Amino acid sequence: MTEQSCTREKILEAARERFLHYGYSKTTMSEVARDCEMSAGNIYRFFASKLDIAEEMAWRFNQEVFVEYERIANSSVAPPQRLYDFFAFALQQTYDAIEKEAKILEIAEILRDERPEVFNKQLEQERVYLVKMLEDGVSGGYFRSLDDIPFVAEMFQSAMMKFRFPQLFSRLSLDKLKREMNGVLTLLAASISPGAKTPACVNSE
Amino acid sequence: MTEQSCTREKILEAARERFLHYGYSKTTMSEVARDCEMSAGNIYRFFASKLDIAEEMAWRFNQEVFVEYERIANSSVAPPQRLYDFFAFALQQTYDAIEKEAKILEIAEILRDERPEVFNKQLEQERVYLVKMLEDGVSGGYFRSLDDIPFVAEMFQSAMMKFRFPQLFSRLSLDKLKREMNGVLTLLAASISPGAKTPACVNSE
DNA sequence: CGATTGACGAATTTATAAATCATTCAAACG
DNA sequence: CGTTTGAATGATTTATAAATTCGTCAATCG
Repeated sequence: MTEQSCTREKILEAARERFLHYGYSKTTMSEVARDCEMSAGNIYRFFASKLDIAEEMAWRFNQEVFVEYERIANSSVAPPQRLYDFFAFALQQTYDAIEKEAKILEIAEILRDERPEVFNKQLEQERVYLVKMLEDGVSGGYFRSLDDIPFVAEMFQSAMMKFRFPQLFSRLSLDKLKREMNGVLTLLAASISPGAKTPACVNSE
Repeated sequence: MTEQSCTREKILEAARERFLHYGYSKTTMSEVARDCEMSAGNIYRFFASKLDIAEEMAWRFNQEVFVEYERIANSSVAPPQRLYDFFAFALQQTYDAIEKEAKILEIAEILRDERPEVFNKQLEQERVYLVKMLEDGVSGGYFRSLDDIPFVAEMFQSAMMKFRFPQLFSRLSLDKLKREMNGVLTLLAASISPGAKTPACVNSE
């Protein structure tokens, strides 16, 4: 068992280095196998496919990010500020990662096209923290009472889409992204501020 | 002069038919020229390039849409409802257009990559109507007073990005798009409702 | 003399064959 | 008998040459 998972790690690490250095499509399974001193066929006892290696990598990357999400969501600062810190970190993090390692963008694009569930799962996990911050905000009197917090969290994500995967959806500079994100987030925060009211008519049709 | 612009129209119409039927990349300039009973070279007296024909087409399409925008923005219904009608129309319109004529998506993708200004110009023009509706809403007491309405309009667009070019950014069904759009728009409307307040801290950094 | 052509060059696309790749699996290994 | 291999396979990518295409422009037309 330990033997098994140890080999998995070795494969993952070898693939990671090659993917980041040469890119996903320019990396072959036999190269990864050679790095691990095994045959290409043997990799398939540990990963169902090349794409699954990339998916696992993305998952690991997210795990690291989630550690910080956890910290921010549970910090002692006021919930509105936590929301801001949360999205500001997310933007900076993904922007920097792609800026530093251009090859990450290729993997992101491939996963977006071939494994959209990965992105949905990521958003779903992220929503746990959003819900926490919204709940804290409501009970602390920072936000008005919301009758469907998970839904509100989903709508926040929807409105912030452009900033969650910056280089995937636009080619704006980090500064412009930050300015816009700040603006949108300020509106969203106002929308759940204690005095805010949802106009009835908008929900019609 | 009339002669000139008449030829332009003929080229545009011939190109339109071919682009929509066979796609942009599968249409050649000589085919368009043949349809107009002229040489390929002569087209260049009327359009600087093939891309410019596509750009002009997009522009025309937008003009048609703007007629309806104009109507909605100046209608007599309450401004919040107008906002909803506006974005609902935009979503339905672009979704339907691409659904009906799949080749439009190719043109949209090419313009997004090769002529991003076109999209920016379109957003800029659209913002005129948003500003109008926001102003009407403020003066009518539907919305709180906003000190930078054009900026708010820009942020609305930013938050609604996902719904303005549906098939370009996601593969969601029209129903899911409508549900999400409704949710985001309800939040945005609440954010500018008379009682809403922007939390000071969010603007920091 | 302005409008139009069609031949031309550079760049892109297509066609095609050769090579490489991801993945499978029967056989060899330990 | 569980592990590992490496040859086999079908799909994809690369390499290359031929053919098209966009866009230009000197020559022609009316």
